[in-house]
Amino acid sequence: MELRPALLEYFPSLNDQELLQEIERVGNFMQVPAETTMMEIGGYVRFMPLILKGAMKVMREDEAGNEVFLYFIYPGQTCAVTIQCCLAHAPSQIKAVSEEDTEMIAIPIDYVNPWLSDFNAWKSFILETYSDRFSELLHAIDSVVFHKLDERLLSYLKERVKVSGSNTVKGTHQQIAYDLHSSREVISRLLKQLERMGEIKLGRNKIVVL
DNA sequence: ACATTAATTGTGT
DNA sequence: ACACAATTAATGT
Repeated sequence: MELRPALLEYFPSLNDQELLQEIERVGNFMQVPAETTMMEIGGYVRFMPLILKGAMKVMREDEAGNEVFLYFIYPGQTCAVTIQCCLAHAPSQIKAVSEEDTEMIAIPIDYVNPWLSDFNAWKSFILETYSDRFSELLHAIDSVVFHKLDERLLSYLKERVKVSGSNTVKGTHQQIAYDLHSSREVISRLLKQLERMGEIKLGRNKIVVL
């Protein structure tokens, strides 16, 4: 079939003749226009997508319907959450929408599991997908923590200003870092950001809160 | 006043 | 996180 060139281009790690044959045998080539919801929270996944073109946007949704962006899935990738759903036989906890016109090969989930033991290339591919997504999620957590620290720092400064009666906090970045259980570099950078925002004025051994 | 040094802060990787 | 540059305060001469 003419799927094979596209597969090899974007999924070089799946280069195993038998596996490719199987993918061509059971996979369905799909084209979806942009803004198509492929998966809803609570829904059961019927297939695992191998993205060939375009991109999928993966997000979470809270009870109020507010959407939080998690990450994109690009050509050459598949959805780690789908793997999770397949293996655990659980409903989806995320929502996925095509960001652009997207082409993919849909693998019915019944094949995902057996292939793990049948094809080493498939197993490596799944593990790699997991690993990649995991680091990406760690990064996301980092930025969230970072943002919270930013708010914590400002209220910390305001608190100290309140206590001191003046508008100036005395001390080094290192000491503040220690108080907030962070590192000096992070505090320095956050303070610099706050200065740019006009919240504070930086000096040596002192911070003026505005 | 100037040079030297230590401490603090800034920045790239 | 680490390494290093840049800046600033402190000290001695």
